[in-house]
Amino acid sequence: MGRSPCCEKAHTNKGAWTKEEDERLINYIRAHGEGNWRSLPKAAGLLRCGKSCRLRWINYLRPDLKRGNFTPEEDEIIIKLHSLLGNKWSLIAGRLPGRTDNEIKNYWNTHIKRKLINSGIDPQTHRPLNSTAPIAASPNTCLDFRNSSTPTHSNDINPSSTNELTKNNCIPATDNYSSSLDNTKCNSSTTEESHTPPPHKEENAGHELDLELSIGLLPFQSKYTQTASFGSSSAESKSLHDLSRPPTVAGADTRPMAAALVGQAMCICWRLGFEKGQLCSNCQSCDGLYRFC
DNA sequence: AACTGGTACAACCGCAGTGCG
DNA sequence: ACGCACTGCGGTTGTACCAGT
Repeated sequence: MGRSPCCEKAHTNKGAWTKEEDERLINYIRAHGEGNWRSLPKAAGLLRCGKSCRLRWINYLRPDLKRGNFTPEEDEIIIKLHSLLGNKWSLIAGRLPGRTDNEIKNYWNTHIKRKLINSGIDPQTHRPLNSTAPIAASPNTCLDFRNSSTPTHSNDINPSSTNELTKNNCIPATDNYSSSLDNTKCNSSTTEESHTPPPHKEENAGHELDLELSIGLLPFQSKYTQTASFGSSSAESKSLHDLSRPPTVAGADTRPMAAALVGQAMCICWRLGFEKGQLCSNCQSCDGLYRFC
């Protein structure tokens, strides 16, 4: 189709940002706010591509960024979320205030991945290496929040596992969600067709993980409780928002999984079995009465 | 001190999704 | 319906830094 380049490459700087460039960018965004990344460099007097400015701001200059090492709690959250979401770094980052998707991605690739491999866990499937069977709960892996009898992946689907989930305050494998939800056509066709592939696609034939469906339950609940956002992109917001329909479509009576969920707080961090100190601010702010966020 | 291999992380690239005219 | 501009995401690359020899 021949798209114009995002910037005049001949007249843009590349590579590491200088302190002066950082200051210019910060000052400009302080004065004018985020957005309009394409025109921002020129307006701010930067010889940079708009994308580069955006990345620099988001990943490095944003004032709310948390610098420093990841805590063990953050490690755990990342592993758990990755087991659910796969390489959806932006979604994972959305659950870790002050952390960026890029940071988490790097951290995953340099630290956690190796840690899991050393522990004999496949970082992609979150299963024991050289094994196709689900593993028992392990205190050091993402799987510890699941009951050992609960299937860890789609090819272990056990529709009756909902009760286990209820019992343990654990979120089931998201592919379980999706299979049950897909079966009832609870969602618009767009999510079926346009969402990104599941993290473990090759072994999920027939049981595609529908990420948006699985997490979409959260805002679906949230509509009746509080305003909440999950994820950062407008696309996500929109697709998730589409799910914020009354349960007439998502009829709880026709969806055992959803029915089980309706009776519970829906925040994913709570459902993951996190302790109070690990809960997100929305959960923590309600003093035990977990809300949907 | 110099070299080398490994690691960490910032930055880039290409593509997909979305909105608008 | 279509094409384009813009934005955001995920994968990859480049490079600075560090530890070991």
